[in-house]
Amino acid sequence: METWAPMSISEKDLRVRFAPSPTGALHVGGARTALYNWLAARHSGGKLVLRIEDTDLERSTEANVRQIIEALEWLELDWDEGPLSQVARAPEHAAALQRLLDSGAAYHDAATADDVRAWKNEHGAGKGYRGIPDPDGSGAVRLRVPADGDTVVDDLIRGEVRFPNASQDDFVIARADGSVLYNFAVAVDDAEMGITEVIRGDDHLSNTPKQLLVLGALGVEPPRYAHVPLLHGPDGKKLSKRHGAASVQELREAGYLASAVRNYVALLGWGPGDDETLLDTAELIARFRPEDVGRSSAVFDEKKLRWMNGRYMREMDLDRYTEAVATFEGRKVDERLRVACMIAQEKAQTLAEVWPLIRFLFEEPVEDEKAWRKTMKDHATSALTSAREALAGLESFEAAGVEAALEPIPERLNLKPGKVYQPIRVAITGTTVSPGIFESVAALGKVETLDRIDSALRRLATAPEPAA
RNA sequence: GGCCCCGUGGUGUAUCGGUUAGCACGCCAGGUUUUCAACCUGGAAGGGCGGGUUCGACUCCCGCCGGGGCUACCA
Repeated sequence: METWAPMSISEKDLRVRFAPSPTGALHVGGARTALYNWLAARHSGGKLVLRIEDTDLERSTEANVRQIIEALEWLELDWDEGPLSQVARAPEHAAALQRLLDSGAAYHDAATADDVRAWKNEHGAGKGYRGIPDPDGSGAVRLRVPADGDTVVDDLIRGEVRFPNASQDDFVIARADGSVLYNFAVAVDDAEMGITEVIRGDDHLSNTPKQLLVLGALGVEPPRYAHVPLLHGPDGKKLSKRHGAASVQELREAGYLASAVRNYVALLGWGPGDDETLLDTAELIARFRPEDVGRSSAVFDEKKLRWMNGRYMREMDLDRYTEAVATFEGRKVDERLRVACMIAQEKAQTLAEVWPLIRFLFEEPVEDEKAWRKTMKDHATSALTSAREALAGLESFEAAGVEAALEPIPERLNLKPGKVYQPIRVAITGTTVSPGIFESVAALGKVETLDRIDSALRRLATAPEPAA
């Protein structure tokens, strides 16, 4: 049998990480990165570690950390180690920094950002800045970058990407106060946490040579990198808040299922290689390989998610469906909700669409003047009168019985079926859209149905519509 | 400006030197139908542009154009 993974990756020892910075909600792009890491770990039997990239004290908040963790939990993506705070590792960072300072691989430079900009103006933007070691050891700490040669990233997805050292600045790895910067902390952490494969967004590709340089200075073996393309909105711009449901939280509130979101998001930039579209989580785990991820950026298209979500909704068994609706609406599961869900299941594409379809079973009909005017024309009175009569004589109020009772009416009145059923629908629900009329009537029950038909009839008598 | 990545229909993708360029969402038309969905059938719609290489390029090379990322004592 052929082995799937490249020889360089020993399956069980794979260690990946998801390292979000808690500067905002987890959005779809981050969710996909998390998913890919999770799939890689579960596929190989390796480990996933969750690390919170919180070294930006200004923007990182506890609330954001909580929100990200909740989003991951909702997505049902678990991790094996963590969450670890990056700031908590400050001592390790400081130690690594000191080693570099001692070895001369890094040095203090008194130059400010303005100084560097001025230097660039003079020497050209394509030339990497080289600082001057400050004799007093003050100023930010910069890493010494080789004068020439390339730093090459051997990327699982991109292939070999070369970055000329000559155009790379001696970049800052620690502030004057000694606190380390992102590219340094990441490199140190990935190395010390034994990360074997870094799967992250494309926006980090340009950062990778810096991390490689840090790792090289530290004398440690770098992990393998896999940079996945970024996600864009329908307008082609980088995905952001302005693109509708962009965060996991919003997706959840819009009534999507975690399973559908996982399936959909997995397909953004990755495919199983054949024409399969609906892949459950087990299949995703079995078939996902980071090296199969595409190179071009993808656009998040909510329309397809909606379709896919509808598929998942219809495939759920009734108990789980009812449970999901109850949770979404903040209600208790009971027999009535169960019946409601049963008759609505095939109609809704999202959890949010369920309640409008079944609320008439729990509340008075909604007020919808447009629906009333459109439906309650002249024929409505005779249709409703006949329906009431037929229903009133019913012993058992099952959908089949209701259908048998109502079904002869259109012909008897010489009306199209819709002319009979729509008035009933509007009478009992208030709207023109509902689950099947027979099921709806049956679910509502005899007393309430008759009652609602009666009040519709009363209204028709009091305020007759002009002839249709 | 500099460095880097990307470019198959509206969207996600398959094919990766020879195909009627496949599939899915969406869209359009028709069917089914008690509404809305669902479902069924059919249809429109694609290799950014220009040069090469080759008997033959969506597939390889170069240029251009377009999109994106990084360029902070942010992450």
